Amino acid sequence: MQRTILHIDMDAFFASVEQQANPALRGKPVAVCGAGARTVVMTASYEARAWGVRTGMSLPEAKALCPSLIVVAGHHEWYTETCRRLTAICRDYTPNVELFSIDEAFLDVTDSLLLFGGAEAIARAIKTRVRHHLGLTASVGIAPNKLLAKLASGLKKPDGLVVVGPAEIPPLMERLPVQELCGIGPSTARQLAEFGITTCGALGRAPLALLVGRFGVFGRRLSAMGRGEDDAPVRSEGSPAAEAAEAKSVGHSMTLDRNVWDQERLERYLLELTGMVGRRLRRHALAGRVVTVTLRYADFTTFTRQQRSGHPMNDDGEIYRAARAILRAQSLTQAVRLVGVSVSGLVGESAQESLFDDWRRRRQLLAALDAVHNRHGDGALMWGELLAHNRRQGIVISPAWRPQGLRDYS
DNA sequence: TCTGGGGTCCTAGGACCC
DNA sequence: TCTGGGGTCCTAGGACCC
Repeated sequence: MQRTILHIDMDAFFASVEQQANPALRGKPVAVCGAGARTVVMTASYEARAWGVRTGMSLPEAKALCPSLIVVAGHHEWYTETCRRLTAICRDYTPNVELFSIDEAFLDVTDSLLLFGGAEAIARAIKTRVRHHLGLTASVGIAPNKLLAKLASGLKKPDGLVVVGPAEIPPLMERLPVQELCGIGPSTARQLAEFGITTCGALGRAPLALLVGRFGVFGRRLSAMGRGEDDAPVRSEGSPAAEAAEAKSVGHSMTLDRNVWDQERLERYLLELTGMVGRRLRRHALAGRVVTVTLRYADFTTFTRQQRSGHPMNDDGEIYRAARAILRAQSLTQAVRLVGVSVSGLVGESAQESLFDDWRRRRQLLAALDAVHNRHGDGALMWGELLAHNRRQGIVISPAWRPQGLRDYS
């Protein structure tokens, strides 16, 4: 059965939302960035892109390219709200909506085509409503699968609408560079080039044995991708595919304003991070057995160390002690620029219940603290240790944030 | 005042067990 | 008078995505 998949991709999402909210920014080169001293460009407006400003650039680099650049610290809650409204619009056309990130969604409209007069009619209706109700533009791709729908939405940005029908697939793939496909990054592209494979056409025709020999199971997938084949389902909320894809880990990390070698200061950052992780775990009634600490040295060398506990944890204090033990076991060879903590090996929270009074009192304390955080936002409360040093990292926005499920920590 | 932060998946090698 | 073979779990690292 031939499917019809839409991929909706908001154009320069964060920057466009800022321009919509603040008319003084419209028509200007705008870069949305994070909070810290070493933040990077998260989204550049199309005016800024004309100057060469790109996602991931440091601010000095972006400013050098575009002296008139307006740098804006992002408003996480605006993007969240806009995403919710976009989702609601999409759900008017099918319940099969998968939010791929805060500004992208896949829709399986196979069963909605007759009702709404075809895929293009649905795409145009969504684009029109996004423009009128959100004041934003979206690019839409229509194709028989997610791989091609995502490819198609990127072909005519901004404000594009591209249909890839079955007959158009072979000519489209023939000359398409392999790295244009979602899932083929710089490393895979380089390795394919060593075999003389630079286009999807060549990839699709390459001997399967060659690809499997080099890439293992991924080789099979690469071969199919080269021919534009993809049978991944749209994972709408509540669908069997989505149920099978439960969260595997919850974590936070931060790049420090300045490199730090001092053990006590690093432990204070760990305290802050473990608090953020613990709150998010409890919010989703999860607990995990494995605590992982990530450290990045001044020269960008990055490594992780993990510790497994006998029981699942979501208490800030327990996670902190595990993370601190990991840190103390390291003999640092350089100053540190990034610290991260994540918890994996997740299970439902009830798995760690206990009848001890101490445990119950501790849960009550955490619940009370969580309630204050929920009402007043992250940062309303701090452990005395952090307060004493007056440190507070701003809430960071991330394009990978998802409005449902685990990543809902707004 | 070079280089963010949130994830997932895969693989290689070693430990351990029978 | 030397070195099995398989399976599983665990850890660390890397590729990739937005």
